[in-house]
Amino acid sequence: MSLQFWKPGTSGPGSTLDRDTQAEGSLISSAPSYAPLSVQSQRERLPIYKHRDKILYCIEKYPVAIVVGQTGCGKTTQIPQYLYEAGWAAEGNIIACTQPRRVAATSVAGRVASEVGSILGDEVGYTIRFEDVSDKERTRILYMTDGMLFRETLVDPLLSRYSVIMVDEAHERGIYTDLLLGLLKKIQKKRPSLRLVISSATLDATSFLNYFTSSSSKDDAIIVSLEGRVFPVEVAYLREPTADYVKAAAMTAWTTHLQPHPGDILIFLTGREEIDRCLEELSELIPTRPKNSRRLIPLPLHAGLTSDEQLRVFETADRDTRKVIIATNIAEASVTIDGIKYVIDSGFVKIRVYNPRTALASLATVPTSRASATQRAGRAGRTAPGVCYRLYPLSAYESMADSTPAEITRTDMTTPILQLKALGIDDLMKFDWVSSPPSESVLRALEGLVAAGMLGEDGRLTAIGAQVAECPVELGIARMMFKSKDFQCGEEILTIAAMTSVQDVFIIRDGAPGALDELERRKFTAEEGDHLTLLNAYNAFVRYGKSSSWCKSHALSFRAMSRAVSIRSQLKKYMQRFNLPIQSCEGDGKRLRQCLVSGYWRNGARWVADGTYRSVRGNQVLHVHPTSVMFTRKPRSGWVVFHEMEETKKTQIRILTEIEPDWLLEHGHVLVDKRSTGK
DNA sequence: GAGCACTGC
Repeated sequence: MSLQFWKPGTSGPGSTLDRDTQAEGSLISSAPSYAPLSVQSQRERLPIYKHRDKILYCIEKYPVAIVVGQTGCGKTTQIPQYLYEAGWAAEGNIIACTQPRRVAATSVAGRVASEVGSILGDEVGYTIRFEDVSDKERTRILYMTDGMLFRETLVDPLLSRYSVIMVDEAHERGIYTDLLLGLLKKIQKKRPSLRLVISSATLDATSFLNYFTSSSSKDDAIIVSLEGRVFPVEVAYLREPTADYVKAAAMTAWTTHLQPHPGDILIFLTGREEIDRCLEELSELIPTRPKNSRRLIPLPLHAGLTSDEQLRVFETADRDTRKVIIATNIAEASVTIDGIKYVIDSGFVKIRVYNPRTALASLATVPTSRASATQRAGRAGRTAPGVCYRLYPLSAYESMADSTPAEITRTDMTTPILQLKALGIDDLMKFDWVSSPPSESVLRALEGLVAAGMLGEDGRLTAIGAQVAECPVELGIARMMFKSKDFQCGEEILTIAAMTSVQDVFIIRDGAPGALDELERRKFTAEEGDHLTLLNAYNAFVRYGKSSSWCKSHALSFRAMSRAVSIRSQLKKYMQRFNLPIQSCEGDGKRLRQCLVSGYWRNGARWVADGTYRSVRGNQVLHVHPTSVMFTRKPRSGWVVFHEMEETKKTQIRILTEIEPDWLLEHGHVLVDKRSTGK
């Protein structure tokens, strides 16, 4: 395999790409000073400080200011402080800044608190799920996840506590960001004094500007451009496309490593399997290392790793070593590693897509967008000028979409629509979306909500619908929490609700140790299926003191179990508020499983002789996920309900429990006799 | 007999 790169700026045609890298900002000319400085003068030395007056003027004059600046230019930490100093937090007002991720909200709040010279949770605070480090009276700058602020609109529809709301990282277009922007536009009509700051990457700024600009006025919104604190990154493309970008990535990393220049390497691939293969390719090359050259240390980085394993990418390497980090999209925005000088980009990413017609979610490997390619390249220029090798030709870049489709266009809308209904937004077709969800997705969600009794036939919220809209769980799970009153099993349903909300409860290692893990898991296995197995695991975790070492020796994830404990106690508060009794079924598995059916009533399936299932709705072929305790077992009754289905190579169902078929009849199903279609 | 991009309430 031979790989030939070329750089559009230096040879051949293609000067279009220059713009791409030049626009990202220029080298900062002023060298960092090491003289002791006060916090205030340090802040004044940030490049963004030059724009302070312009930012404040635009926010004062325009209802919406769209702030464009690269990651790291200081907008997230500085703008709320400028607003604070300019008096926007007077008279009990709060300046909010939303983040799409929990870690960002907490870490930024911590940094700003120290810059302001206050204790975190006093003048500067943060609010994320399970953690409210803010003071009702004293907090003036509040960092929070966008999901939390969206939720707050259910309690205070005009968000009257806030004078300015800054929506950070809006270009990522997460579902809560989009929903929030739609609501904020509505709120501003009723409360014109509210100021909005939308922070976005360059490529998406005009779409936000159009969204917030009405046809009648030019003074609704303005774009404020900030100088980025980013170094230039040279971009190189492959002359010819490659059939195997994993191998190409390993080879490019290796040739880069053999160059004398220092600096770490970051490779973007799509998933764990590719990362493992790339590690293998590299381990074959490493022994060919010439004497006296530095050592190469490959490090995988993906969400499936434990936090200890993830932290290894931050360890500083010795002087004669070089790190090569082989990562998924986690390194594009969620995890930032300094010292990267070379980025190698496969040009692909895995995204979750939802098909509203079949109600199936699947993971698809697709080309990245230009925005995402730019973001990946920018990871090489955080601390010094860098190089990005794109493992595809320039023509492939040119055929990429500008940005990744917003999450709202490719996700199940059931819960968001219930929440919008609870906010009094009745005509969803008229709602002013930043990007509209597919109409099929809206219709399907409405149909599901009517069938579940959350909306009446007239499309209006029912009494139970209003309560369920407040619960931070999926529709089916909320429904079984409410039904647990009839089956007297609230205690167990709470646990099951929490355990099905967390991922990767059991940690089954690869190879020989995996067999031992399987044996550990078998200790929790319940005859009836996965839900009761999860219940057993939770109860054992609590019984043995919620200990991390106990988890380790029983193939359980301590992180997942601890999260389940938090979720359970949060859900318990909701049940108490809604006067739902929290009774135990005292080991009566039948009652408990009947209650499960009340939530999963649309997820019934019938076993057929080849070991697969057929869905009750649609008679679709379903395969049991290999992590299920029902993977090898035929249910005695021949029937199950399942938590979710997902399309991979096949359609798979996860977390299943055996039921009696007549329990489904009570929910209006007509069952086909097994002899007529079974093999 | 076999598999998991990443968030969030």
